[in-house]
Amino acid sequence: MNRDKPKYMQIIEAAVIAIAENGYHQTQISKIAKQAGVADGTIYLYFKNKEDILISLFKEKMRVFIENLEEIIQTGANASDKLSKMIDNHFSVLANNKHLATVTQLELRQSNKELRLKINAILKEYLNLLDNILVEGMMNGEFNPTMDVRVARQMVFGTIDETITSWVMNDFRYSLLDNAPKVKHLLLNGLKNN
Amino acid sequence: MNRDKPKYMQIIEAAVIAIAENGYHQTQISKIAKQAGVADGTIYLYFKNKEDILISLFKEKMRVFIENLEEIIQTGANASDKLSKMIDNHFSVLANNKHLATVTQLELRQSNKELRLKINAILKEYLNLLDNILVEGMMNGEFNPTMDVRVARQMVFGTIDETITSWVMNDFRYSLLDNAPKVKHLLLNGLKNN
Amino acid sequence: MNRDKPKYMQIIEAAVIAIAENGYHQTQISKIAKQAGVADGTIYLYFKNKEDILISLFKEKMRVFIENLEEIIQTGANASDKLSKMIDNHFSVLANNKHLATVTQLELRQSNKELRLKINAILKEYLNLLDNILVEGMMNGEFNPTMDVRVARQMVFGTIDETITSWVMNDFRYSLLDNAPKVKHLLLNGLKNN
Amino acid sequence: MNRDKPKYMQIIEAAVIAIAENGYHQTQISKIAKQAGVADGTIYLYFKNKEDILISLFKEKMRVFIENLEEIIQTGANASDKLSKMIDNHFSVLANNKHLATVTQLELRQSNKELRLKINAILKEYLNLLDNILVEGMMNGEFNPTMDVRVARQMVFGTIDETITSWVMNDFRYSLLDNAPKVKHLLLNGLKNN
DNA sequence: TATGAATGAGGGTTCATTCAT
DNA sequence: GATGAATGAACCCTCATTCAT
Repeated sequence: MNRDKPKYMQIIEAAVIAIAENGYHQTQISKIAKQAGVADGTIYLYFKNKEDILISLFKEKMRVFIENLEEIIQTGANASDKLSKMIDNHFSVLANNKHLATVTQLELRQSNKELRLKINAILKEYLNLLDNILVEGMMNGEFNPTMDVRVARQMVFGTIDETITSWVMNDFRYSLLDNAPKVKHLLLNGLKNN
Repeated sequence: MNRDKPKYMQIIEAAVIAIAENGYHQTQISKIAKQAGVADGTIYLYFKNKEDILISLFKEKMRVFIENLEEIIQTGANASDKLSKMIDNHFSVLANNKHLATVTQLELRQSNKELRLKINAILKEYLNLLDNILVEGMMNGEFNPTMDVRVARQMVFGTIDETITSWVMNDFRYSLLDNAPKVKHLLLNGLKNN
Repeated sequence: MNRDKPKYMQIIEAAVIAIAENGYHQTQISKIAKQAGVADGTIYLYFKNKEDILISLFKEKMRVFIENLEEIIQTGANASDKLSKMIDNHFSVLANNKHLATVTQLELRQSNKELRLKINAILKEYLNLLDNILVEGMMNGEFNPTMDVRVARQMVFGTIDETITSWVMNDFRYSLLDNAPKVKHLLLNGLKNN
Repeated sequence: MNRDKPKYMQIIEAAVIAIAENGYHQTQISKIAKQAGVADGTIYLYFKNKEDILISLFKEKMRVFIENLEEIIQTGANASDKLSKMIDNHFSVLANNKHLATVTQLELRQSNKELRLKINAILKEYLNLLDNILVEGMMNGEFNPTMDVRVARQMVFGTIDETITSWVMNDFRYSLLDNAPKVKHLLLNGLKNN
C-alpha cells in the first residue's frame, strides 16, 4: 500500500507546507515535488493527480482528529465532558500546526463541488462521532432531548469552523486556545436541557 | 456610475447563474457574456477583471442582506426578536435564490486569500449589525452579559453558514426554512442569560 | 479634401505626440483621440484605419522636408552647397521637434513590410531630389563622376539616418546640430572627385 | 547551459524562418514551435518569452559577425584592408542567408524602445571592433586623424545598414555583393586622410 | 522505482473598428 | 459631422500530466 512507503507521507507533508505558504492554485506540482525533494514524475507514482494529493492529505490529517476523538469518547466522563475535550483537541491540533490550519480552513475550500463532496465524505466519520456524543447527551439528560441532532451538529461544527477560520484569516494574531472556554461555554449552554 | 446602468446588474445576474451552474473556475468570461447576452469585451466596460465580477456580485447581494437587517433592527421588539428575524431573513433570501446560495456558500470561497479578505471586508458591515444586536441583548439582560461578543458572533454566523452550506451541498433536498426555528432555538438558548 | 479640414492636422499632431510618448504599439486609437480632443469614432471620419494615420502623418511631415529641399535646390550655389544645406535642414527640423524625431526614427519602423513599402514610396520623392543633387555634382565635376548614384544616395541617407537614430536612442543627450559639420565633411569627402 | 542543447538552436533557426516569412507580429509562438517541430510549451523551456527569442536570436547571429570580425582584425594588413574585409563579411553573411537579412533589417526593428536598447547593447561589441579599426587608421595615417570616431562609425554602419535594408526591401532583386566594392570605395574615400 | 524533458489544451484580456443615435 | 458604447477576434503563456530512459 502506498501510504506505508516513506515517500507517501513525505509528499503529503511537503504539500501541506507548499500549499499553506503559496495557496492552492499557486502551488504547482513542481513546487510540491521540490519541497518533498523528489522529481515531478515521482508524485504520480503515489497520487493519481493533483486533486488526489489534496484528498489524501485531508484523509491523513483527519485520521488524527478521529483517533483522538475516539479515545476521548472512551475516556470522557459524560457527553458534556466529551464535547469539551473534542473542542480542546480540535483547537489544539490546529493551534500547533498553523500550516495545516491554513490548508484545512482556507486552501482546501478552493476546490470545485465534486472535490468538496469527497472532503465531506471524509469528514463524515468525524461528524458521526460528534453525533454520537450529542445523542448520548440527549439520552442521559445533559442536552435538550428534543433538539434536532443535525442542526445541533451544524451549530457545533459551524461554530468551531468559523472560530478557527477567523483566527487563520487574522493571521494567527491572537491565541486560538484562549477562545476554547468561551466557545465551549456558549455551545454547551445552547445544547443543555433546561 | 456603472451600477446605475442596466448592463451592470444584467451581467451580475448572469454571473450568478453561470457560476452557480458551472463553478467559478469553470465559468469563463465568455460564458458569463453569453448568459448576459453581451459580447465578451462588454464585460470589461463594467468590471475590471474576472475577480472584480465576483467582488461586485457579492457587494450587490450583501446590500440586500444589510438593508433588510437595518430595517429589522429598527422594527424588532428586542434583541432576541431581532436575531430571530435576522435568521429568518438570511435563510429566506437564499431559500428563494438557490443560484445565489450556491455562489455565496461554495463558489465564492474558491478564491485566494487576498480575495477572501476583500469578501470579508464587505461582510464586515453585516457582522457589525449582528454585533449591535448581541450587545443590545447583553445590556438589557436578554443575553449573557459576560460573553465574548466576537465568539458569540462567530457562533451565530458559523451556525447559520454551516446550516446553509450543508443544505446547498445536499442539493437543496430538504427545506432550509424548516430548520430556521431549530437554529434559532439553539442559538438563543446558547446566548441567553441564565 | 480631408487634409484641409482643421481636425485632420489636429489628429495628426495628436498622433505624433501620443506615439512619441507611448510608442506605436502602446498608442491606442483612444489615446490619440483623447490627445486630439475628439471621440474615437471621429478618427475614422478622417482616416481609414490606424495604419492610415501613420502613413498620413509621415506624408504630411515629409512634405516639409521636400518643400524645404526644393527651395534649397533652387537657391544652392552648387551640389556640395545644396547637399550641405539639405543636411542642415534635415537635422534642424528634427532637432526642433523631438517628438517627430522619435516617431520617424523609431516608432515608424515598428510596422510590417507592407507599411514600410508605403513609407518608402513617400520617401522616394525626397530621395529623388537627393539623387538630383548627386547627379548635378557628378556632371559638374564636384563629385566622382563614376560613382553609383544609388550607392552614393544610400551612403548619404544611411549616414544621416543612423546619426539621427543614435541621437534619439541616446535620449537627445547631446546636440544633434553639433554633428552636422562632421557628417557633412565626411560625406562630401567620400563623394568628391579626386 | 541552454545554448548547448540542440533544441535551443533548433528553435532559433525556426524563428528566423518563421519571422522572415510572416513578420514578427504575425509570427505566433505556435508558428515557431511548428516550424521547429516542438510543442508550444517547449519554447518556454528554452526562452523566457517571445521577446527573449528575438534577443537570443540576434545574440547568436551577431556572434558570427563578431567572431569573423575578430579574425579579420587579426589578419588584415591595415585599417583600410580590415574595413574592406569587414564589409565583405557583413554583406556575404547576409547575402547567403536572406531569411536572416530580413529579420535583422526589418523585423528586429519592429520592437519597442526597450527591446531596441537591448539589441543595441548586443550590437555594441561589433561597433566597438569597428571603432578599433577606425582608430587604428587614424593613428597610422590611413584615415583622417581629426575626424570624430562616433560620426565616422555612424557613417560606416549607417551606409552598410541602409544598403542592405534597401536590398531586402527590393526583395533581393539585385546582387548585394556587387555593391560591396562601390560601398567600400565611397566609404574609404570619405575616411581617408587627404 | 525514479527521473525530468516534453507536451498541448485552455482562457482572460485588449483594442481596432463599427454604427445607432 | 460627431459620438462612444459595444463588438469579438486574436494570442501568449502556464502547468498538470506523460513516458522514454
